Formats: sequence, structure tokens, C-alpha cells
Amino acid sequence: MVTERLREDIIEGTLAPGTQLSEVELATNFGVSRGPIREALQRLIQEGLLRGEPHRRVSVPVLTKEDVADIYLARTALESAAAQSIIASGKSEEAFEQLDRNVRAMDSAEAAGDWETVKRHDLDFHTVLVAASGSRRLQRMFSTVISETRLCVGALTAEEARHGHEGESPGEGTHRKISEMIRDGDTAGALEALKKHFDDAVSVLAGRDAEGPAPRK
Amino acid sequence: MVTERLREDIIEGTLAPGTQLSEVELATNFGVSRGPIREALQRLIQEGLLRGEPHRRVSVPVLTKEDVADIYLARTALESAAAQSIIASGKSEEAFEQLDRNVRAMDSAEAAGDWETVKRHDLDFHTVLVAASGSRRLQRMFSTVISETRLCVGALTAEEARHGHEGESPGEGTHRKISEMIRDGDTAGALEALKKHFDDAVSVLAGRDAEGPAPRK
DNA sequence: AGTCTGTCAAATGTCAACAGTCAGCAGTGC
DNA sequence: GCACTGCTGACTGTTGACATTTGACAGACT
Repeated sequence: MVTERLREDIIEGTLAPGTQLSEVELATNFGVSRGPIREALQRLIQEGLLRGEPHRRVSVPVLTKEDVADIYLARTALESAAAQSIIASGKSEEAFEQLDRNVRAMDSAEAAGDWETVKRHDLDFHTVLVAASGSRRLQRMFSTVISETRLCVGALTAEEARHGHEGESPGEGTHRKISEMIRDGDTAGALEALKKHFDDAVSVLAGRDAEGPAPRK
Repeated sequence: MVTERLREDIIEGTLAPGTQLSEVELATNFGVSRGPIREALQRLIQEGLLRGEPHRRVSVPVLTKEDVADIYLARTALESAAAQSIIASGKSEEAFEQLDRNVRAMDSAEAAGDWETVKRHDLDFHTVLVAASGSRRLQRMFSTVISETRLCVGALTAEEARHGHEGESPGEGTHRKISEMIRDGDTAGALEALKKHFDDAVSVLAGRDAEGPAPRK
């Protein structure tokens, strides 16, 4: 339970990237001992939400452009495999049903201008996609990279997202396209749509934070 | 360090699948307190080498046929992505060099009849493949599934492996084929070779342990 | 006889205290 | 003035003991 709260704090951005965390401080803040704190930290380290070296304070990672690209490379691998698996095992129909529900929710949220909800349903869409594959390993691995993704897009605003897409087709439509490709059993098409979706996302995320020439040391 | 020893014990098969582990027992056996033991156990649980529920003893998982198929589905996803990434970023040459070294080592070990060494180089080949992609996430995720793979093939003998391949082309050649496909930049060919390699492996592993009709309860 | 409940032992989750290690800083020598 | 050495402080890694929960066994009731 303490893991959850810490995870939220990291993802929500309450804990800025680069922040160094002290075990005793966290322990007093959460009102528990250092034991549970250590477990939570270790778990989050293995999820990639924290970086930690022996005898050194754990810290919230600062994600470079390379990290962002890497995260989306990993997501491409996982979600492509999930889509292939879904189509290959003939579960396209029920997968589409669940996915479409998310797509519609996303659309209505966008129409209402509720950007936070759009983001949530976006993430949910991809989570549902991987879950529909029924693969425990895929889901386990995905849960870690989706956390890192949330870390990336946590502070992303609607304007930034729109800015990256300037002139292009509206990015939101690609979710619908992906789900329809899966429904139709078009593996190659689904993979292509997924890849394009992720390439767009990377360009948006890399385009914004011109966070200077990362401190060399 | 205690994590390493426990991991080895699990993978080597010293701890039979289904065994229930007690924290205090492990602590006394290793000569350390329960703290480090808990950390090690938690780490191994997140690696998939142990199963654990709250207030319940952790246990070595018994891998069903579905689990084996799932592990190899995950490996297909990861290694396919690695191969694609290697070719796309033009690192085919140096990747081939490293891979070929492993292939040759495997061949010589097989000629010498040293099956354990063959298995080790087999696993190393795939580890090198993923490492050559340069993706930290891919490597991180792969390290967990390769551990589970070692759990699968731990007790696999040369006869069992040969039995599964009866009549087919020698399974070892596929490694060479994969590395050559990567060298030549043939993405589709590499993916196909990988998939075939894994399908063979699954059929071998599923074919052996006719572990009866898994206890229903 | 079968089932249910009360009790008990063992194991896990948690806590506070101890030992070991690293970063920063003052002081000294060149 | 600059670099090196020794020290101080804080933090992590580890330990042993305490509370809480689970699983099982024995006994009584239907």
C-alpha cells in the first residue's frame, strides 16, 4: 500500500525528477518504519521508476531523449507481440469490443476537453490491448514500461500534444485504426499502425523538453 | 550476493519446483538475518523465479505447458525487437561478430559432447543478441525471461533435445542462420528464423514432461 | 460419521537499534 | 595558493525482537 502511494507521487510529478530520497525521511513522512519503505523502494527500482546504487540514496530518474526512445521501443515490442497473439489465437472480436469501449471513452473525453481523462484512457487502451493477449509475461513486462510512460507523459499538456502533430492527421484516430485492424485480423496493418502511433508519440515527447545539453558530469 | 546464490539454487534445480521456502530457515542456512533474505525473495519474485502471496510462504513455481509457451512468446517479442533494432541502427556487423563467436563455441562444445556447455552458450547467444540492441529496457525485461528459461531447460538432457527434433534439420544450425540473417540485414528472414527456433524449442519442452493431467484442485 | 468451531503453533509483516560506508569539510603540509 | 589527509556527520545495510495473521488439529455438536 505504501508502494502505491509512492508510485503515485513519482508518476504524478509530486516528486520532481532528480530528487534524492532518504529512507528515514520517507519513513517519518509515511508514519511507518524503514522496513516497508525499503521494500517499496526496491520494488519501484525494479519497475524502473527509481534509480538506486549501493550505499547511495535512491533518486527519481531524469529521462533523456534516449530513454524515451527506448521506452517506446520496448512498448513497440510488447504491444506488437500482443496484437499478433490476439489475432493468432482468434480473440480479435472480444479484444475489439474492449478496445472500442476505450476508444469511445477517449473520444467523448476529448470532446469535453478533459485532457487528463483522455490521457488516462489512452494508457488504459494500451493496457487493455496487452491484457487481451492473455500473456502473463507480456502483462508483467508491460506494467513496468507503462509506468515509465506515465512518468514521461505525466506533465504533458494538450497544447504540447497538438503542437507535435501540427499538420498531421489527428493522433487520436490511430487508436481506432489499431483496434479495427485487430478486429479485421490484419496483422501487418495493426503492426504498422502501432509503429506509426509510437513514432508520433516519440517525436512529440522528444520535441518538447529542449532540456539543454544534459549535464555532462 | 545472497540473491545470486538463491537464484542459482532455484535455476540449477537444487530447489525442486513446488518447494515451499521459509524465511527463517533460509536465514539460518545462509547465516544472515531475515532482512536480506526478504529482499532477495522479493527480487526473485519480481523476476518470476518465485511465487509469493501476502502472509503465505513463497514457493518455487511449477511451470505448466502454458507457462512454457508464454515464456517463449515473450522471448519472441523481445528478441524479434532486438533483431529489428540491430538491423535498423546498422549495427549488424559487430552484432554478427559477437554472435558468431557464440555459434562457434556452441559447435565445438557439441562436437566435444559437452551438453551443459552447449546449453550455456545457447543462452549466451540470445543474451548477446538482446544486448547488441543496446536497449536497456529490452535487456532488463529479457534478463527475467531468460532466468525462467533456464528454469525450464535446467534439467533438459541431450537425448530429450534430440528426441524432439527427430527427423528435422539439426536444431543447432538455426543459431547460425539467425546470425547470418542479421549480418545480411534480412529483417523478415531473421524474424522467421527466430520464430521457427522458438517453436521448435516449445515443442521439445512441451513434448517431454508428460506430467500427467495437472492436479485439478 | 461428518461438519463445524475454538484453540494453538508457526510464519510473515513490522519495528527500533547497531554496525559499516560514503560524502563533505576543516586542517595541514608543500 | 593548492592538494592531500583525517575527521565528522548522515545514511544505508543488517540484526534481533515484537505484533498479526494464517493453517491445521482436536474436540464437540448435529
